[in-house]
Amino acid sequence: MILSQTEENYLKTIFKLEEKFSGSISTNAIAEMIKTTAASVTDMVKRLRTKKLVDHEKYKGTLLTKKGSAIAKNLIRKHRLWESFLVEKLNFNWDEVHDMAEQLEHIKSKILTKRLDEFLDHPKFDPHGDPIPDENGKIVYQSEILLSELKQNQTALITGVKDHSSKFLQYLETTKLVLGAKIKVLDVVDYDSSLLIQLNNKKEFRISEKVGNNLFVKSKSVI
Amino acid sequence: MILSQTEENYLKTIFKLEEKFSGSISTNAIAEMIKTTAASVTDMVKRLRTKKLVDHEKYKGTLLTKKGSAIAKNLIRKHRLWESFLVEKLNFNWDEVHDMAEQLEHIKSKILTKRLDEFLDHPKFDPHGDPIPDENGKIVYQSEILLSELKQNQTALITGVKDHSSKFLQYLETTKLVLGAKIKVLDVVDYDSSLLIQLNNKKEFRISEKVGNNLFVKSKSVI
DNA sequence: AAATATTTTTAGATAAGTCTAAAAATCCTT
DNA sequence: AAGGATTTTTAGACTTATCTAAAAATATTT
Ligand SMILES: [Mn+2]
Ligand SMILES: [Mn+2]
Ligand SMILES: [Mn+2]
Ligand SMILES: [Mn+2]
Repeated sequence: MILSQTEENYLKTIFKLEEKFSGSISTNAIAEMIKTTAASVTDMVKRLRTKKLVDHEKYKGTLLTKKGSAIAKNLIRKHRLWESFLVEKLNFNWDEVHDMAEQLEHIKSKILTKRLDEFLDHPKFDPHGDPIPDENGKIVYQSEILLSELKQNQTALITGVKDHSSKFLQYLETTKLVLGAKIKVLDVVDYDSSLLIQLNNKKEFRISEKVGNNLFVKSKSVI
Repeated sequence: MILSQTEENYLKTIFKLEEKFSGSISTNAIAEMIKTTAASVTDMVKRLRTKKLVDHEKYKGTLLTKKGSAIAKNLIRKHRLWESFLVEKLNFNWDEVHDMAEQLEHIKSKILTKRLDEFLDHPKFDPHGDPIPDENGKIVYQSEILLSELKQNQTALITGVKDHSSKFLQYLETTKLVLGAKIKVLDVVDYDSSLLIQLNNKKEFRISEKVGNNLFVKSKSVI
């Protein structure tokens, strides 16, 4: 089946909403994420239903079928492989690659995806710490704890970001709070929930509650 | 200016026709190359004219403007850089890469093209021997002689192909008539214009007039 | 210079994807 | 359980890109 880029983007969006919420996805949620109107979503969801890519009953919300879900996962696989390529091979920063990957994910060639994966040595995570689905669509989710959930004296590694905005990624870049960095929580300030942390056993500095709420970490003992 | 893939493909097609023929390009020639109807071409050419990408007068044919030509050359640059990437880095054969490049050439990111070019060490020719336009759109054409134009006892290197079809490239692959191979014409058969050649000072074999007419060579003395 | 053939354009239809405005269904509050 | 608010769908319009069939212009024969 040949799908348009638009159809593919809808499938990916619905998949991400299913990951985030459980149960069927509202027309409005899709419209908001894809930045279009509810009317357009209703139209598209109907088309995807006739192609057996989603289940949808009037006024009851939308869910991907097995087939739709498989396509969505393959798109996410391609997106994250291309992001890895851009960072690992073309020396881009992690905050520069999303928009390019958004285009590259639509390149249709099974063998190209396979060769790219080999070229990159079968990476398991993309530059933002997100898991790359395998050829069969299997996704190994990290047990994700927010940095803000850590208690005093706990140590952890940064494994991912919740907020993918360039602004946030650039903040992380300048403060060296990058993927794989080691963090120890020295103090939690009761008043504003800000944290005093130590980075890679060296520099100590404070981060706001907002930053702590948007960084995923893996408690060191789990590694 | 944001162009659709369709608009980009028209510009590229018109450019290639201008390279091949001189003077303005007929509606039918475009229609045939792009595999659509003359009516569709008329519509599109009108749209490209309002965008100042082509000059077109009713019944008088079409020519790219400076702007249209620059866009076309950048597309060809991207196409050939991606083909080089696929062959040099992902280990594809030269006969497998065209369709993928046909998609990849539409990825919109100036910096990505630049980084790709650096990653590949600024290649001057693609895997089929075609010149890669530089960032400014400059194309260095090879002085192209067809293998069939060589006389008895002349020696030459294979520099490119005229027929880009998979069938032909696969024929070349099996007969080892690849880019850079050295050829000596041992005999030209009057009756059917077939050639007896020697490949890389070793194997001798016969090739048909058709094959000779579709292989570009550089006479060894010119190198 | 007519007649004929070919090329090109126009006219009108169709499909994908989008929009606004209005109608219909569902959800929430009292 | 009714009334109002919100969500979702429908209706109708618009754009891009395509097609077929017919009309118009140009080119080629005779
Ligand atoms: Mn991304
Ligand atoms: Mn996308
Ligand atoms: Mn090609
Ligand atoms: Mn193309």
